[in-house]
Amino acid sequence: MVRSDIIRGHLDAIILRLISEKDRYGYEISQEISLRTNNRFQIKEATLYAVFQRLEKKDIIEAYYGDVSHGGKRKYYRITPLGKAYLSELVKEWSAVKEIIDLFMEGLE
Amino acid sequence: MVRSDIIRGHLDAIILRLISEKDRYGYEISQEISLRTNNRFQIKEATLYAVFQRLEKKDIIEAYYGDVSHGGKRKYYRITPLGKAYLSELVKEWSAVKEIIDLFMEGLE
DNA sequence: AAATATTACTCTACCTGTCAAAGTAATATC
DNA sequence: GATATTACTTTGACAGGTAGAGTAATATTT
Repeated sequence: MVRSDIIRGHLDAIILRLISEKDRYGYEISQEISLRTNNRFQIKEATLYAVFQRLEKKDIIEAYYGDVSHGGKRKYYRITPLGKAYLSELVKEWSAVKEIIDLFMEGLE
Repeated sequence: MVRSDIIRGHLDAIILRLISEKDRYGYEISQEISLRTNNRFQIKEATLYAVFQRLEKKDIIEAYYGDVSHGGKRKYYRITPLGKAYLSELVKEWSAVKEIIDLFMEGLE
């Protein structure tokens, strides 16, 4: 399991990517992250919902209520046009970050 | 300039790498980071000295005073054996983090 | 000689993202 | 009816990073 304070700052990107594929609800995103990373990373519930609040306030995602299925009512999120632009920035930023940190990790093992 | 809250969590690794090359003092590390990254990233003074304190308390680095040269007295840091082990962990962790985040950035631009 | 720039480190108060813990509520299964 | 699972919310705390202000010594400019 990768420590989450090292993923910190990249959660917006991860979550936005999943929402940009299709509208999703919180619990689903949490499961999807575990699945895709093979449990190498799991997002904490409290963290996930905090991200939603932050992104919604900034108009990067917007919410609507969906079905009540097998449990609590689902709250779906969709990405806004502003959110798409933001995600695209984050992708660029990630490749810049990789370059920079790699500079310092080179030659070590 | 890359936002620093996205580098957050990797500062230990960057600083330790530089100290592991040779003993260094704070101001030097700050200059070296700017130099190597071509000013794409600059560490803030307050942050740098906060990292020193944290790492010293954990026995990952240790300090000794050097010359007073062209200004304030220099405080040099050297990496301890524990620090070397820690750095080696951080390098492994970095490659794990890259894999995970890349999973979610794939196919986007 | 005085003023300014540069080198070099320290401390405090604050901000932000993450998260443990506890809670609410509905459906499915035993 | 009890338990498990799905699903979301809120509160309070913590840790890392940072602006800003301060201290102090040497070098350069005026």
